[in-house]
Amino acid sequence: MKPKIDDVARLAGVSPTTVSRVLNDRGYISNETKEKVQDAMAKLNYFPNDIARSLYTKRSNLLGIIMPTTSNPFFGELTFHLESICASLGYKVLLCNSLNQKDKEKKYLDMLMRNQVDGIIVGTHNLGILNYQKQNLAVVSIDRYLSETIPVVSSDNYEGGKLATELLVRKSCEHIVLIDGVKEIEKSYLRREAYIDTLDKIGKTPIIYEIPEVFNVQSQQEIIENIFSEHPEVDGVFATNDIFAASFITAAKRYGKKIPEDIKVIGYDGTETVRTVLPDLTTIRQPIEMIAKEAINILLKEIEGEFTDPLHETKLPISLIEGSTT
Amino acid sequence: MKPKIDDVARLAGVSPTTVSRVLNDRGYISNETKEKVQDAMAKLNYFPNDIARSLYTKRSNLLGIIMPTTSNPFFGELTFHLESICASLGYKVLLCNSLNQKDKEKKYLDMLMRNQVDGIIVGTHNLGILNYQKQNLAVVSIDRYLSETIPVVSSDNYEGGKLATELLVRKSCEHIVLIDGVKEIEKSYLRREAYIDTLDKIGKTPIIYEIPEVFNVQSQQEIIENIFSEHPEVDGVFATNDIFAASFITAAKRYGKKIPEDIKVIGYDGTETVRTVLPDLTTIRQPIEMIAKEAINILLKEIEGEFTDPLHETKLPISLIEGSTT
DNA sequence: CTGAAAGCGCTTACAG
DNA sequence: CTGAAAGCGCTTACAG
Repeated sequence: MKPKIDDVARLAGVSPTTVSRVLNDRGYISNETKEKVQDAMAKLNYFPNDIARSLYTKRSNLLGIIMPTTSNPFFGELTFHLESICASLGYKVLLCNSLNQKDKEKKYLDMLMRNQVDGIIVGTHNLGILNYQKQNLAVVSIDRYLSETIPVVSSDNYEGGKLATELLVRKSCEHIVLIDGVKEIEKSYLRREAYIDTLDKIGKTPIIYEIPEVFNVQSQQEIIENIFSEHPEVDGVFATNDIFAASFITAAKRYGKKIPEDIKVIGYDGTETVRTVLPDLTTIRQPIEMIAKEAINILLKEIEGEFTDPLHETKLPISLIEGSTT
Repeated sequence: MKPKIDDVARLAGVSPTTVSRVLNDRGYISNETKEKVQDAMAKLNYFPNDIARSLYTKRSNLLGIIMPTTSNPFFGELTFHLESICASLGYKVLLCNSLNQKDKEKKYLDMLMRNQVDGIIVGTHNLGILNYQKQNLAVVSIDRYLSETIPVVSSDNYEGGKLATELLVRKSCEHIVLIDGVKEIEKSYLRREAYIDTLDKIGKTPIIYEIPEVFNVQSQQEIIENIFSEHPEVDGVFATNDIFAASFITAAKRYGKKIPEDIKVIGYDGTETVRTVLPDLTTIRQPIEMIAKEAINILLKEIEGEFTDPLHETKLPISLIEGSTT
């Protein structure tokens, strides 16, 4: 059916070896034979079979990307940048949306192993899973501490949390609430830590609301509404992502609160999407493209075996974008 | 390095054939040998090599997904659903972000062919490219007419455009502007057609603004600002996606226009993200998950060779979500 | 119920 | 400058 290297060889009147040579531009071949082969390939509309190739070379040029979900703008944009950079470097991307579910992550991981990926980029937050089978598999994590041997690329979460909280303090907020994801074991929740530390320094008590999953709009709303009954005095909100911030603003409006007059709100992430759809939102912008670049950079070094520091952690700079919600 | 089937066979004291049998649960094997083999696999932490497998079976179980960019919430969510469904069916996804650039699409297409994908899902809009090499490759398109032989899955764009325009008319808008993407050759711009037809019916003249690329925020803003100088009488806007709608609302605020009092605005798509971040926006919601399901459904039929109607076109129902911008 | 052999479509030493 | 042969890690008729 599909033409293979033998078909090309026969048509060009050379050996399969020679065809392979012109395919890979390897060893010496006369221009004459080269042209004959190329003509034959064009005539047959020949495509080399990368599967056969990687079986021999043991290099798939395949990278796995495990994200919670590309539905979320942060991960959607991150995935876009990761894939684009991979493509420009000749790597192909196997996409996995784990929804942060442990069983799915495990399945995906198995799948990626079976498919002989050269490396994996993880943006998901389950722990321990990676360890037991990390048999010389190159892995890089984005924003999550997964294990001692996996390098982490993130933006400066502590600094971001500090900037956000300090802004609210500077704007004279007296009762600053943090809306965060659920605190997991072993994870360094730096944004939250910075919030706590900053309030501590001026003798204020943290008020923290945890939202179980970014991806369930219902429960998100309910928890946020609790803020108004439990802490009606709230006049400042730091949400650790823009989606939480937007949800809070929606709820606040329903409760007749004016933003920023009654309550000041700052989010986190600063994705293109949210900055276009809700340009008023004050937020801490993460350098998403830079994070993607750095993650791939490190992963490729691991793949090439150049990487030696397993405790490596990269912190990229964030920036404050002031809108009109503060 | 990595254990292979021979290693498992040796440790279990059987032939590679037998190992393959328990791997694929195929043919008769005694429970005893089965257990021996499974023990050996566990002991060696063996993962079958899917690359070798698909070289023989000529089935990669790989699907290509070509989208403009997962940064855009519509395509981000679509990609999430597509990939999730694929995973649940045992298919793996090779992700491609083409940014609608012809050269990139061509490269991605070549890559997918070389990787022996079983099929391709296309959400990108370049034409003609697919034809010349569509040698029995299963393809399904989402929302774009690509060629006569490629089935299209979309929501009911004409009905959506009609609903949107009629709503504005019903709300007594006199000067309704359409903000749309650039009109391409050969493409049936049904949302636009519905807008034109609906205005026609009541004797109004269409006013259309075209925005070259969804993905360039700068030029988007400039073109939208032109509306206010060229058509200051505008009191209704139908944007063919929510991002355009949001951009217009931002610009309108800057020009001191009140939404919906001065100008009513309706968008299109109704993604989870935009409905969370900007819940006030009136929009036409596309059934994204259903689109994904149907596309995969059709693609799998093509792959199985069951598909016979190349002119196939699926139109899924849309729904109007009224917020407070109309 | 189990195994030896051939083959999937490539690539790469090794000869010449 | 070019080719024959072996092998990448599997699977599958075909025997037994």
